[in-house]
Amino acid sequence: MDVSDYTHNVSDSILRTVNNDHGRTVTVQDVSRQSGVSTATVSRVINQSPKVSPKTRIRVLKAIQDLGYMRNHSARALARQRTDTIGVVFPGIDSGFFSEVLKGINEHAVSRDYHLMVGFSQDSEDEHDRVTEYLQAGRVDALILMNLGMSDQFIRQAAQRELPIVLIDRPVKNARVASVMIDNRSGADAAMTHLLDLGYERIAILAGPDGTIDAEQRFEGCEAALKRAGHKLDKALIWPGNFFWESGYELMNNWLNAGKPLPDAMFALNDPMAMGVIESMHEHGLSVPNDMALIGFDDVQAARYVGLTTVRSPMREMGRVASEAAINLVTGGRTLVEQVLPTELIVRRSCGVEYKAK
Amino acid sequence: MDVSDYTHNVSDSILRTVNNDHGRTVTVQDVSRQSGVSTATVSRVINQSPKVSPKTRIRVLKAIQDLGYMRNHSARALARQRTDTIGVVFPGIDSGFFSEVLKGINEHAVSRDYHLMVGFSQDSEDEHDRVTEYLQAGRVDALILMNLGMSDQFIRQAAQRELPIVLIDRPVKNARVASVMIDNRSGADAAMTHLLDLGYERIAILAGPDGTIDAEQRFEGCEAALKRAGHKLDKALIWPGNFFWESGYELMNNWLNAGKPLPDAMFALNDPMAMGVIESMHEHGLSVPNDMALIGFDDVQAARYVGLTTVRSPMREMGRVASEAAINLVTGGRTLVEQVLPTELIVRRSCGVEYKAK
DNA sequence: CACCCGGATGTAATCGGTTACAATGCCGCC
DNA sequence: GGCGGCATTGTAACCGATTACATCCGGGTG
Repeated sequence: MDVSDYTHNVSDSILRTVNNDHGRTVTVQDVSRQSGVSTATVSRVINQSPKVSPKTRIRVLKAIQDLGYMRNHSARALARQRTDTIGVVFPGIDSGFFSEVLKGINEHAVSRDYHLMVGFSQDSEDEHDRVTEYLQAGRVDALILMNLGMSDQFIRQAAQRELPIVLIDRPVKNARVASVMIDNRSGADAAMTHLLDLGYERIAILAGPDGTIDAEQRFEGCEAALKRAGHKLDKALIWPGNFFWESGYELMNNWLNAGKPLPDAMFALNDPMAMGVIESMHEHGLSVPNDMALIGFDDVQAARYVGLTTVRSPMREMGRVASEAAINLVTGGRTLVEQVLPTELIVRRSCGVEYKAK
Repeated sequence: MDVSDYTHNVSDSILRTVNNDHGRTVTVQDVSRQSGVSTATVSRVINQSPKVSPKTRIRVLKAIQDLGYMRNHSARALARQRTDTIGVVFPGIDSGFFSEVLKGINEHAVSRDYHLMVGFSQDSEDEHDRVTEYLQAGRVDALILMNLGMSDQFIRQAAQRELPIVLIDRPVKNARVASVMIDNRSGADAAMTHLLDLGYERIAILAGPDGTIDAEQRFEGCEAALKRAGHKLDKALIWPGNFFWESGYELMNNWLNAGKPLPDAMFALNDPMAMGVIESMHEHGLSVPNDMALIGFDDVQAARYVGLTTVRSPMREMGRVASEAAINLVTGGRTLVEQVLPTELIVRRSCGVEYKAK
């Protein structure tokens, strides 16, 4: 493998347009000189303006091709006062949920010729810094926030800027931000109903942290389903989880170590906790669904891996919708302020009914 | 919740610097006017140039504060011919490995005041487009590629541009790109040795796809360990996986459905396949490690969830190192062309030995 | 033939910074 | 007092596009 190895064949490649070997970057000026038109016309061709005669257009395109011209993003952004970029603030901890959302955002954004700038944040200090930074630098045209930990107060303040903001999985508190949510209530209702339909009597609920929307709404869905079925809510069977794997693991460990009898079934209000429960049971020589049926919520990738029945949150779709909302806001279009996407019950092995792998 | 709800208290917040209520964005011009110095001096203050007298600096900073000035990224990038941004091309499918790497990249990049621009790509067509796009627009100062599917040929061509390129988990073929790898060989060796030490005799290897570096190196590590222990490689116990969950699941399904006896232990050359194996076994009423010991590779998040013994790939660290390499290249510093990071055996439940939860 | 009109193109200001170079002012020293 | 030198500061030319406005040109009309 020598040097010639990566110099030949270039003319056959995707990068073939680049004949600009002599360092300097090619600008519209160069193109205009080469094609004998003004830079204004070159710009018109680049931006597909209709006010260019076909003849000129072709000449300019040829020059662009020949010189290997590529437009400079910064200059363009500066002149147009738009960056064609969406900023996405991503939580530092993620069970896969937000990664999926991000992919959805990307899919849509790319289709609209937008780019993505991401920032992670571990804690709320970081989050604020990052948001402020994006807001400040004029780097992005809109912001999508996936961070549940961010205070309402802060979001409202941030929204005072001219930048459109879209929230994922968090309700709108302000007319200037849009939000994309999932139908937690009916998802939870469906899951609980499913367990009831299968005939389980003692059903535990592994709840989420107080004060988060998801946790609350999902719990409400459970209540609704129980009530409709004429069941009472058994307080002793409500476990105080926090949406992390560890809490499922530890709560189940404690329960089993205390020698308490397992319930017939359990509804963990998210998948990571459900997986924690499973692991604890395995370590105690118990298995799902033999010793207890189990349902999760979200359908993260690993849920499929372990055959966990769960409620699918349309993560990709959330991303797509969020991106759409953001871009609509940027381009001046109207958008629904709050969109709630439907969930779907995915039946797998863990709830103890025969199922077909999809 | 009324309008005043998000207008009061602003002065106490992180965003307090912004008193610029009258739409127009504040520029250096405004600051220079307000503080009675030239824009050059304002710029010097902003960029922490030492050649500004303390008195002036303070005056300018006050004006910046008062006006709520924030520098414009596009203008700055245009003038400096640098974007302080790193582009990251991310594979569309990801078991969590690359997400972790991305976090590592972010951690380091943020600490150096760099930003991240990400693009996903599903297939190699996309990948090429995205890379070319980043290369073209001058949006980024460097590129980190996590895509294994990209052809060497393309990478070499891309590297012809002035942009530094850093490859994740893929060897270097060209002096103009750096690469960050993991020590697959010794990781696999350690895992295999561990199984041998535990006394397992018939050890199956669930291999990776031909032609990928990881698969090859990991396999070589296995061979080395077996050889050292004086074992022969049993071809019948080498399963042709492809690194996806499905392949572990299906190969194990086939094996069990064919009624063949399980080996004593299995080394799946990555975690998702190991999880596929586990799931298939569960569906057949078998369990790990009771019916077969199992080790994976990578230590993705879910591995911990299911108690899978595995070889940890230092994903975060890879990201950090990659970011460092990229930034070094941008700022003209030298960097190691190829860095190989060590792996670590993480012993959990699945290999059938008593373990302590960490 | 003069005039008007509209499509195509060019001119030049503008976006908001950075920075090479020039200018200024102040100091000490001969 | 004059002068070199250093520390500050200012002037103005970029960076590479976009775009409002002006200009030009050819043709249809009265």
